[in-house]
Amino acid sequence: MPRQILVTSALPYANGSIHLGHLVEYIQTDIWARFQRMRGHSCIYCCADDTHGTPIMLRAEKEGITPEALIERVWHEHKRDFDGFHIAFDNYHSTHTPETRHYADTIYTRLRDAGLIEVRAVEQFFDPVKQMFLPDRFVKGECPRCHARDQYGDSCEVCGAAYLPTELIDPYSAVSGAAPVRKESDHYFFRLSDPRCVEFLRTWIVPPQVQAEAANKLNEWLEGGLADWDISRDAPYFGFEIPDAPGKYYYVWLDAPIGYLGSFRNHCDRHGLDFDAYWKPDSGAEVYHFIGKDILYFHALFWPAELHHSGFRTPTGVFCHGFLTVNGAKMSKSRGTFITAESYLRHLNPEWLRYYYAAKLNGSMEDIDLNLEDFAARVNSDLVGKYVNIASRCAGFISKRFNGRISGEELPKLDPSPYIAQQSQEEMQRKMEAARKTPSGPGFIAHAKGYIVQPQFDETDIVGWSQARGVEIAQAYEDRNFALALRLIMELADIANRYIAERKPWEMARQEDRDSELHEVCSVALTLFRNLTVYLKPVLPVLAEQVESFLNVAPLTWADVLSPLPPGHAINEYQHLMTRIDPRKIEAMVEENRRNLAPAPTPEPAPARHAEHQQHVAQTDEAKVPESRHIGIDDFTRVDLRVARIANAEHVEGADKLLKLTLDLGTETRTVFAGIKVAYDPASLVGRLTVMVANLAPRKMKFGMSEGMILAASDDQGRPFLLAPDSGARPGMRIR
RNA sequence: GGUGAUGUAGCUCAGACGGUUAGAGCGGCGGAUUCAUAACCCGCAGGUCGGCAGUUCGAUUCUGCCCAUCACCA
Repeated sequence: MPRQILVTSALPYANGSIHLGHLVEYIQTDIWARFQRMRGHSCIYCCADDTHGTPIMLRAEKEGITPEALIERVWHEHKRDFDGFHIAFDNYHSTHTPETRHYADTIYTRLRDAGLIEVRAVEQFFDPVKQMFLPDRFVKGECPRCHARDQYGDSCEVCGAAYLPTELIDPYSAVSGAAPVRKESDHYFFRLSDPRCVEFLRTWIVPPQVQAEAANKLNEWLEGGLADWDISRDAPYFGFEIPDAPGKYYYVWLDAPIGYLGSFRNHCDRHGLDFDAYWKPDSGAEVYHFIGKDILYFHALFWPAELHHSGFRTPTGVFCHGFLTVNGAKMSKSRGTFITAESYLRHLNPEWLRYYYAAKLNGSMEDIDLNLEDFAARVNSDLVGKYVNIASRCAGFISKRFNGRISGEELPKLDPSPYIAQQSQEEMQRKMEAARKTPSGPGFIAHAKGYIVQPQFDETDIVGWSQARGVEIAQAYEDRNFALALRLIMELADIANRYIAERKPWEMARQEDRDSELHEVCSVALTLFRNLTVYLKPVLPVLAEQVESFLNVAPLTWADVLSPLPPGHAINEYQHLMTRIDPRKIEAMVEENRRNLAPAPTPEPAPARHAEHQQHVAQTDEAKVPESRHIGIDDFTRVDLRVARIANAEHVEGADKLLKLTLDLGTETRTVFAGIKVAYDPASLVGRLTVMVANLAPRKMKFGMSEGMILAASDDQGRPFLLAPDSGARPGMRIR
């Protein structure tokens, strides 16, 4: 019976680019989802951009655009990157949507009615200039323990001390620089410490809902005592206002996981699916969240407790993975190993990375390392040297000698044992037993329930042997032990290559009377190649499509290995399926990332904690960056230059250099103070077109807020010469 | 600081519920081959399984301590 599965990956924050660290999770989830679909199950993969919170609000303000415009732009960037890596979401949505608001309100209201929401006064730092409460990460000051300067409000990066923002010495706002004042305000708390929550979680945080190693960690937190969770933030805040609490907004971390519901609901509405069938408490559907170990707390404590007490089912499983290191160290901008998805795609094939990550992922919470040398060696050897090579070395005979048709005879049974290297079948068996003993997730439970049918295969036949391995490979995929799956698959590729070497088809080709033998060998080898393609398809979907076209077969599913290619089946001309990685391309990519460092003249306030998901970059990196004569195109495109029409220009009372300009950008108008009074008469400027920096952070000047800057050349005396676009340009046009 | 995880050949990783000569792939070296975008096949070398101590007839596998790396501390 097909399973009904819903999977999610953590929501990337709409405040930064997707990089190779993020991709571990999306690739892992995508492989698992594709595997399930190939098995004939329904597996819906939903995700969304996480769009709320102070960092988004401030960044939009800094860029001079609305938060809505910012998250819209970032959504497209994220989607483009995911598409580039063949992440096959069924829905990629946003948390800033009516669906997410609906479920946030539903969950909040039900928790409130259950008596699990409590209002408490909280004293917090308040920025008197910006008129806003400051998140911990937006307060800086001197560490109370080691007295390091400019440390964040929650912990010291020098000595590692954790403290409250109010403990900082000489605190200042990272937003305005002003000294913050203490101010009290009502906050809404989810009462996680309520016995109902604690009792529920005690029974919930055990395998198979979470991995055994995660259960240890969670228990540690649980036994340490759970604190209530502050789920509200005061205006100004970009998010959803709490229905019965004007001026209070849901904390971004409340609506982030709810975004899973929102995205899925949106998918259901568009495809006529029944949302409740998946999310009602007694649902028979399976729900899995793939997450990084940094957000385990949210997904395995807050989230199930919220769901359970608001009338929803809880996840079938939370699958936690580790972080990515590159060449054994944290990703680093100065080493060029902070590699964005977009930059990777400019240089390298996404399936190479999918394969390498898969070869490292084993379903545990351990970190995985992207060793760039090993990456090239592994991909070149496994995929090009072993796997693709099988097709490459047989296809020529089939097309030249047999008119592109495989053998018309039924394939004979062939003893595989001569080709199974030293590794005896018993040893293989032992490995399988060991794999079975590893702490298995829900997939294993599903397996025990009989979802996975295990047909018996004839292992004394080489094709049957490849089918039999498919059972073990499927189990490995199910358990998210992709590393084991790929080891088994490559073992099979080795056997196919040894088989060809042993039978020596090239010798047969020289002898007149051995045509049928030659035909048989190539047909067997191509059948094995077809099976390998089935097994690799979750990891290499695009390559598999090329193979389907080469072999002239319908899209491959897992069940296809059960039947050989039909006798006499016609295949197409072989075209090389994958090229080797040229290490110079990797070097070029790293070099580009090294050079494209943002100069970061003004240190930006660090994003709030949740926004750091997967952004584990070596600290103190930027400071060491050598100045470069060149900037990358990325640096340039960060500057949003626009054509602007000077709608009005006037003198400023009391200013001896400034003119106050009103600039028309087509969709909006801006006020800009420009130091051009010495050269221009206001009246002569009105109606002119010029060029402005549209995303310059607004700056408070003596005479008012300046929301951008216009461009001008200047001579030795500082006399300005305003730039103007060619005739025909219209206000708002982007300059690049 | 507390807690947890990890530490196995040059590299990336398996594995051992304690027990004969500790494994693979890659890399290196030698050979064979030429069907294959030099891939593939055969063979060789390479590790006192992080360190110290304990339990045991016996530990790399269990226990304790130490060192290193990583993470978490709401």
